[in-house]
Amino acid sequence: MFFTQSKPFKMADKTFALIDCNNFYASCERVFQPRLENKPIVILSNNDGCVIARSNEAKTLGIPMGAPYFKFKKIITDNKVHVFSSNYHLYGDLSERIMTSIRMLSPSIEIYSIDEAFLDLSDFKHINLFDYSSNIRSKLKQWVGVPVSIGISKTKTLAKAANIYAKKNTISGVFDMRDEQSINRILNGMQVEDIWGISRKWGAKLRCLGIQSALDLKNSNPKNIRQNFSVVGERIVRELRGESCLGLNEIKSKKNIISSKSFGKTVTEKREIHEAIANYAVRASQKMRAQNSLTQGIVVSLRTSPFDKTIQYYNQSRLYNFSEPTNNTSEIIKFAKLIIDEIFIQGLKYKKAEIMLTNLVDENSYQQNLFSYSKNPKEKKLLNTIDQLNETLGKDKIFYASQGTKKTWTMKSNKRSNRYTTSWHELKKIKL
DNA sequence: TCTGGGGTCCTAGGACCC
DNA sequence: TCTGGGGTCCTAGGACCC
Repeated sequence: MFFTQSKPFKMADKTFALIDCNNFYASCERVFQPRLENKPIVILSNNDGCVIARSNEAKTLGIPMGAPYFKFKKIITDNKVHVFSSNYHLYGDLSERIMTSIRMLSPSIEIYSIDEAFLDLSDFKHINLFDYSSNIRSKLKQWVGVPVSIGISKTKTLAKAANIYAKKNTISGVFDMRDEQSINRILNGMQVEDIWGISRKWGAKLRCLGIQSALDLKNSNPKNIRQNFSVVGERIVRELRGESCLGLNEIKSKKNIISSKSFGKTVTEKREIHEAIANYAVRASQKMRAQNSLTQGIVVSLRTSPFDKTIQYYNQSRLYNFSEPTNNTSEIIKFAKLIIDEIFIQGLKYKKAEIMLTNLVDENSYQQNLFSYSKNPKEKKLLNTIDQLNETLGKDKIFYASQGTKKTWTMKSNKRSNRYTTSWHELKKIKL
């Protein structure tokens, strides 16, 4: 729609801001443990496998993103780095508080990820956007306790770049990059891989074409870029030139929902994998019902460890399409287990299983097929009741028999902090 | 010993139709 | 009997993101 030949009228200039939490997971830990201010912190992935978030102090020590924990254990202990297992209950809850707060302060917001939100400020050009953003920033710090940076510019891609600059090079934490001069100056000092949408791989390819900096990319010919990098690449160039190609997506419901976890140990028994996939199916189904969707199909996959060179790598998945979209957990579990029966090979050491609910549709407006039958109304009531009980009484208070009770395959999480804001038993205690 | 989980979008190619 | 060309839809796989 943005690439039509003729343009009957010029599109109005847009203005976007990107709010990005600084070292989000590390900052969440600090909210409840202020003594960790200015101390190095790392947060580990599920199973305490690798480093997925670092405080600035930890970055300075040279601990890279995604580094396997065991390989950096020495640097971590030598420098007294504080180590945490992922605590998604805490991060998710603080994220919700941040997004709710932003919504109170600004009308058009797109929640882009757990720690980022875009604002459309096109109608706010008459006010001082630096002051406007600085106010949002200080309110978020005061209300939730998490520091953020804010970048402002003419397109989402430029706002991203402005945000990176704000984070690294300003004390205010806010940077307004709307005039052509500052756009060129900042892009000139930026590596092409630091642009949103340009990976390492694409960066290397661009460098072969003589494009090194973000400014080089801005000044390149969009049509040539399209030949090597498809419409996605062309769109990036146009966005860098200030032509807004990506709008704000205010309401987003997920089109796919995945539950996928590595096991805490290698698993060889089919019974254990059935149990695990049933648990993942329950989790994914809950998420699906929470956004009022039905799923049209499931993809289940099972794999061994890709890192174990002593065994043959095995990775299989199968799609099953339901005859009628469903949100019924027991039906989903049933077919997930049947797929496992198909792809399970006796004798292999499995490391990970996954279920994806795919092609989700809205439960109130989906295409019924010719032979649709009306669903038993009791079924919906039962599912809602289970969801509500588990939400108020705690996770898995009511569970399906196939989820099992031993959960020998479950993941490791030895260094998790308390779920301060979502569990009554883990509230912060204060000595008076 | 130990290497995350959850998403979106685009393209190529096959199946199928007229 | 001969067999073209144009089109849509679907899926798998590959790219990217946080």
